[in-house]
Amino acid sequence: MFDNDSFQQRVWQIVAAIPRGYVTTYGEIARLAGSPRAARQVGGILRRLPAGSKLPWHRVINRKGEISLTGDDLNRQRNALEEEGIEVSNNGIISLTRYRWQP
DNA sequence: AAACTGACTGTTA
DNA sequence: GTAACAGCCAGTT
Repeated sequence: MFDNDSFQQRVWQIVAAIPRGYVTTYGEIARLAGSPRAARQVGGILRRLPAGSKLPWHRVINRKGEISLTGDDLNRQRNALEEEGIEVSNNGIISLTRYRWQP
């Protein structure tokens, strides 16, 4: 019926569901979206989010618990995370043990 | 339509 | 423990 959904739309939906104060990984989102090997695409989709999107893209990090972005983007993501009480080390590392979202 | 891209990840050394 | 490699596949050109 609603077959107009794309992988991209499912990713948007899932990211939107990550609660404040929690994080998850690209790979986890790919799995939830039904394409377990498409972690890289998740990053690609988030990179191309429309400006002004309200999606909490900053709650998505890599499997090592690091922020995958660099430079200014890394700083913006770190600020957004600390803003919601998530502790981020100077190197951009987050404790997945503490903050991982489990749907 | 074909080629290129890469906010990743599992495997291997 | 870390580092290098190669597969991965939706989106973009």
